[in-house]
Amino acid sequence: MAQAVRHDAMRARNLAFVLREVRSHGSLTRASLAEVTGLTKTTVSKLVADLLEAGLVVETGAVRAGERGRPGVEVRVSGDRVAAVGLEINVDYLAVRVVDLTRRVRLRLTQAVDNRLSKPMDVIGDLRRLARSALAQAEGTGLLVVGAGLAVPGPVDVESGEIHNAPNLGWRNVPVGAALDLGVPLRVENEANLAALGELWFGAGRADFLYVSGEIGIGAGLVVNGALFRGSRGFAGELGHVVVTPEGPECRCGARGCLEQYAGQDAFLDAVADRSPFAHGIEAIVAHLEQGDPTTEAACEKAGWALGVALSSAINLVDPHTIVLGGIYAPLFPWIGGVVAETIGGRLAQMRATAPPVEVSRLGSEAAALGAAGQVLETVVADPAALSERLTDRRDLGPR
Amino acid sequence: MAQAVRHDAMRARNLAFVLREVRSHGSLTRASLAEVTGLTKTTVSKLVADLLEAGLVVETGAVRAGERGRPGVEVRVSGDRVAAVGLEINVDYLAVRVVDLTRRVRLRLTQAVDNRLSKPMDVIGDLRRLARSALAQAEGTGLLVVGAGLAVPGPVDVESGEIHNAPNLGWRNVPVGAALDLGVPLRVENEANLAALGELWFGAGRADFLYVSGEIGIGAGLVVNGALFRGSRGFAGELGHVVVTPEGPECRCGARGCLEQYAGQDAFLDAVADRSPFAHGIEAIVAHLEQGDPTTEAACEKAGWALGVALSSAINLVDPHTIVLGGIYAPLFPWIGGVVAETIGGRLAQMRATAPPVEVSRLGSEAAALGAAGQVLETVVADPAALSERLTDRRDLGPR
DNA sequence: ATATTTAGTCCACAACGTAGACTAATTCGG
DNA sequence: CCGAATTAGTCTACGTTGTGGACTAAATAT
Repeated sequence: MAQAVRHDAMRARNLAFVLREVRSHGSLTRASLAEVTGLTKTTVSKLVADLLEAGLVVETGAVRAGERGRPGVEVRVSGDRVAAVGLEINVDYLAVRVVDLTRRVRLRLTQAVDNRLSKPMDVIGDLRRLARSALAQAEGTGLLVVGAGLAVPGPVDVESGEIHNAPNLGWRNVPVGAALDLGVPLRVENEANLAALGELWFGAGRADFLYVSGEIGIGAGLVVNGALFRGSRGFAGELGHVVVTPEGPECRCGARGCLEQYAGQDAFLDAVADRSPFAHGIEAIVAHLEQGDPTTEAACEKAGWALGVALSSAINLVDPHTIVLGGIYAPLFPWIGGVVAETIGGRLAQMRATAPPVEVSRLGSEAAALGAAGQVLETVVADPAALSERLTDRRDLGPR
Repeated sequence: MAQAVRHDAMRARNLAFVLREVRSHGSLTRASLAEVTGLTKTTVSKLVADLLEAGLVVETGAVRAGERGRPGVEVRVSGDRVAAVGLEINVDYLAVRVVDLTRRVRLRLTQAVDNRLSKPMDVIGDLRRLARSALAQAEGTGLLVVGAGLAVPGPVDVESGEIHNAPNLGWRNVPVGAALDLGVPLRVENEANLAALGELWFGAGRADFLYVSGEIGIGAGLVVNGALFRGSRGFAGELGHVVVTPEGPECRCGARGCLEQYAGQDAFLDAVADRSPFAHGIEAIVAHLEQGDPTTEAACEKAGWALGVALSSAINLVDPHTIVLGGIYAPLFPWIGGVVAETIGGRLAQMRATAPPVEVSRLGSEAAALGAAGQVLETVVADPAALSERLTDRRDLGPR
């Protein structure tokens, strides 16, 4: 709140409020919207008319029968007008997802590559081709793509869209935001943060959790009360460098005994003596575990313990309601989930009545790309009036 | 934003916005307020008139001369109308502070006690007497006390005003909020959180930092962008139980190797073989250090290292801009500040361009009580219209 | 002394939400 | 099968709030 409120801002807020209520209830009549929002029927009718005209909601022909009286006409969010593109650059794949305003995934494009062997601009070129093809297909079906989000494995300057340092890719100071150039607004963000948002909007749907993204590095995204916590500079969530043993093995970050040394992907690959540059290593590890290989099981035990130690520090500091394990921890969950939960429970038993439950992510490797798209859609829901303006502007400037 | 905006809400927000701008600029004319807020001169004039009538701002007789044209009349926040009471229960003292809307401290009452030897209700009775005396004095000078805040050393259920567990006091499930009964609204909060807010509003004035409160236990309050981060249940900031060495000495929390075992007050007192129940121990430690006692210096070194280790985990997780050391760490700062900063710097050097600076709190033991009062004042600034309503209601119900 | 400049107020007006009357569409009861 | 009751949605007069520009006030510059 650092802005004066005038009539237009009041209307914009109410418009957003109505749209949000429609979304969270699935579908609602004008009458029940009036009840839910506290606005009058008159006002709700006007606002709904605006949303209908903008194509953000549609009337479901179906009228709700049942009680007495005239049946109401329900409106729900329309999936046929607005969409967003979610992109992800990871070590071994590029992913593109087109998601509509109802959060339905309309298009999936994934390309397996090995980005550690490629130059940044080549990778960006590949992604551009993939994304433009997705954009064209989406627009072909009449969708208006309002923007794109890009997930990258490492800290990012969200303002400039520049990647500071993505050690897994070997990238430093790469201006992806400027280089990608898709013709729609682009927002670049850390993969762990976007995966957390993906989990929030497309997964279990809880509003308070710490998402743990296990990859070569280990990141975390904290969602509190439905909002991402980014810290003062946006570098929060570096779970991989939380201390497990202060004098432990040296980490590539320069410190010692960081979680990454115990529970990063390479720690598992070392255990099975398999470090092929292609990251199919996880499947090999799961195969070993399914065969009951004791060495790999011991590695899981150790990693799970270390993850539990680091997470108990995290829980003490940021008090998440739930822990959600994603990335490589999702397939490994049957073997590490228990140890993690036990370690956390053991360390926190006396401090709190109940330790946060440890759950597994349901989205797999899609989480970050979906979160990236979702973040764009969220800007539409937060200010539908801005979109209507853009639409009318475009119409004014269009062919006559 | 989960509320419809009507005309009254629009006005309330603009009123708050104007008051906030007046406060942050010290004093402003209506004309410059119009420029700063983006509202018209007309609207600003009306809003300022409301604030003047409520007594929240006053016109400074002084007109700003200098340039050409008619000089403007500046308004500033009035310290003579509204005040709040800040209270603190700690192990060895009770503190009461009366603070006016300009954040000037109008009254200080402190009582040295040993609350570990007393029953909760006796302590609350002592505090009630102290607080009522302060309230009476404040009201005697014409101040309207709009509420009180209470800081206690341990996690609190803010809704009910009940202390869950204050190990330093030996309290469990004490309903302080209900028991204190001062005749004004009371808000109970964790000491570390309020000390952080105290630092925010009465100290250095940065808007992004992690405040570390060293007492018998070690708490932390995280302020990001001027707002306190409380976690999902309000238990964030338990820095004292962040892992330093996972298999280290057993902690009273049931875990092992928690920071508290290395850098809590008792760790220092053990070092100088002085564990009198009265907490004058810190002064003894400082005396030892000033004489150059090597055992105590070694204890500082070890505590500082452990604090640095735990803080580097915290920095990786929540990305604070600055670290502020308070509580017992303030007097010990000359002996531990360096080690803490070096340990943090050593562990974070590669991860970020610059590690967060480590600073010392300037407020000493007042921080929490001031933060408690400040939190109440903040509710007034956030919604001055609510106060005006209360005032006019009172007038309506008053003698005629 | 007069022109210029800036502060603040006044007044007609526009934007938005409100309240309640009114119309529409359904179920219930006879 | 028809009228009463009930609920949905629209329409109209109105209240509140911010706007824009004219107007008055009070200073400095020439």
